[in-house]
Amino acid sequence: MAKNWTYVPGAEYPWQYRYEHMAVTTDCVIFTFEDRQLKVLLIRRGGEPYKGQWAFPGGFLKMNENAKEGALRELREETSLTPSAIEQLGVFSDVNRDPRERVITIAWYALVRPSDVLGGDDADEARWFPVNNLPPLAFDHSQILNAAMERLRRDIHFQPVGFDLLGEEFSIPELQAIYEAILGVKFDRRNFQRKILSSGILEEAAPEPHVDESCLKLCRMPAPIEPMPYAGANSIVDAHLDAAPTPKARTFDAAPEASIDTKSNASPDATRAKSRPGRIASLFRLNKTRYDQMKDSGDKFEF
Amino acid sequence: MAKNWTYVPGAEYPWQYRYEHMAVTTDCVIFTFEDRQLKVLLIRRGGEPYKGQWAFPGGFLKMNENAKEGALRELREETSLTPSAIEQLGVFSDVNRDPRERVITIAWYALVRPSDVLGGDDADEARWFPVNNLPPLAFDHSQILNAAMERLRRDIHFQPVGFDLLGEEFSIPELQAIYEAILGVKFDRRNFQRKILSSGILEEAAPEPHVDESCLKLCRMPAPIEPMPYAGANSIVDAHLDAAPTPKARTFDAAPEASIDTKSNASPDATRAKSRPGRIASLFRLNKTRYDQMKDSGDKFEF
DNA sequence: GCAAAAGTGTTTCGTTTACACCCATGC
DNA sequence: GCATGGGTGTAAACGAAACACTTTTGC
Repeated sequence: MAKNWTYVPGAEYPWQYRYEHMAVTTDCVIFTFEDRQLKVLLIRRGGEPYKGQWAFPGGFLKMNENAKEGALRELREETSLTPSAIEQLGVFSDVNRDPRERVITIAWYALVRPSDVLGGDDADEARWFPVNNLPPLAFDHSQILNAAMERLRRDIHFQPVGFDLLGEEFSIPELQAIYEAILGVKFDRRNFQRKILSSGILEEAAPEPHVDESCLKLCRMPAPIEPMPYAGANSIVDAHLDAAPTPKARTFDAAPEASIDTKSNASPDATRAKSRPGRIASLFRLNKTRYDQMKDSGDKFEF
Repeated sequence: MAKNWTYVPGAEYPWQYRYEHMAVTTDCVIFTFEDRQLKVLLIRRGGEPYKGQWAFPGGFLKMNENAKEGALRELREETSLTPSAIEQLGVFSDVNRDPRERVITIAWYALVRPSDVLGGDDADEARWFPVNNLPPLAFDHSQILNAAMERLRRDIHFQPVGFDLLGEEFSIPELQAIYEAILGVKFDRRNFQRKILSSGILEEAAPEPHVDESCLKLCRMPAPIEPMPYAGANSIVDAHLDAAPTPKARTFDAAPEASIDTKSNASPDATRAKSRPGRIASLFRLNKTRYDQMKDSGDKFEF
């Protein structure tokens, strides 16, 4: 069998093939939940094409790594993030999706806690954006985002997904806010609590009465959120255009003060920041045993 | 920006790149349901590597087609099949999964009716195999099959999936047999019937009493099936090795007479072939309107 | 007649849904 | 006190699971 490729050291184009080859990249859609909003991580492109526009972190896949390794490497290089788990979204392979050459991309998605701070070398150009208020995205990345949102809405029925978005300790109303934001519906507070407690996935965080005032202040629930609008391809862009007609506008957040600088240490209690008077919610933590059990059993975990 | 590739017409290796490029293929896992068994379509490889072994239909992705178009083209070329819908399974990208060069593959899966006959030029080398009695597969294709089986078991909860595996008209007990085979469980006949009828997805096929004996004979239910064993990577291969220790053995079917030749016209009533005495089951057909409605609503469709 | 398979109906049980009531907190 | 938010309980409604009875067919 004839060899289909050769390597010519020193040549300007040393990698030579009998048949045309395409390039392969990875892209990561990273979600977090902060300030009562679902947010995604974007980086500003430093080079052509789409220079200056926002895109998902990613890059070319190397020969000595599989797709998952490549996605995690690029993510770490560009944002210093290393999620505990990423899942494959799928391949996006439209013929003209990249003006340079034929490039297909393998998209991944992950959920991280807001306390996972960004601090990479390129961190100046990495920022969290609320999913319903995004700048225009490079390449076909708004299509990728739509796939990620759809996937998230589907996975939430089967996997205890909300916990990856929260800190170590959290209250049930906080968890409920995540489910409501992702699914765009409202649940009965009492039924939600009973259901999640009976599932056995939570354990009390502070059963002993060692409470002090400063700790309690951090545990309030944020104000009720309005359900997230459906994130269709156009509605996302439209929402941005309505809110910020000029691409130069820097106010990507619905609430300006919620816009965080990448370099600032995100508070682990960011999701609880905006308290209102009311009874203090009890704190829980994940029952890891039960969590793993549910993850690989494939049982429903629905609300 | 410097160009990263060049084309040298007439050269032995005309496609030349500044950076190393990998090859991209597509593979299709095609399921059908016949003789009370879930089956997959395999083709025997005519060239190296893995010459003579069985593999999923597929091949190299071309520059002027996206991944879905490429998968459908290869499938048509190799098996003459053109499923109405295929879905992306995911990318398999292990560094050494192909001995020739670095190759990643985009896997797809689809469900077809047993009446969709194979008749391509290479059809001699295409055959249906029961999923629990497979020959050794080339490349990492047993890993791909496992992903497809898992996906099928998951999708069946959300999509009215069984209908793609049946002919135009079918009885409810037939449909039940598919669900039981895929999920590996038994349902109460009466509850299954009530549930599926109340969903509105079926309409009566022969409401008028224009019945003649020859037609009725075709409408019997096959014998009860034993649940499909869990198709873990090893259990599949083991099942084959137990049943056919030598790779040359041709009896891949548990029931020898169920083994069909590719060239023989598969009967549309193959799933009803093995009748037992009993009352004749009523025939139904799909309510297309309701079917489309359920497909894109994402509602559950569970049994 | 008998066994096997299918159609129809009913009873029971558990889960979900929709509330009512009380407690804790900040202003 | 009062508005806001959280914790607990309960009754009604719905759907799922279990099971009885009858009909139709081949042998």
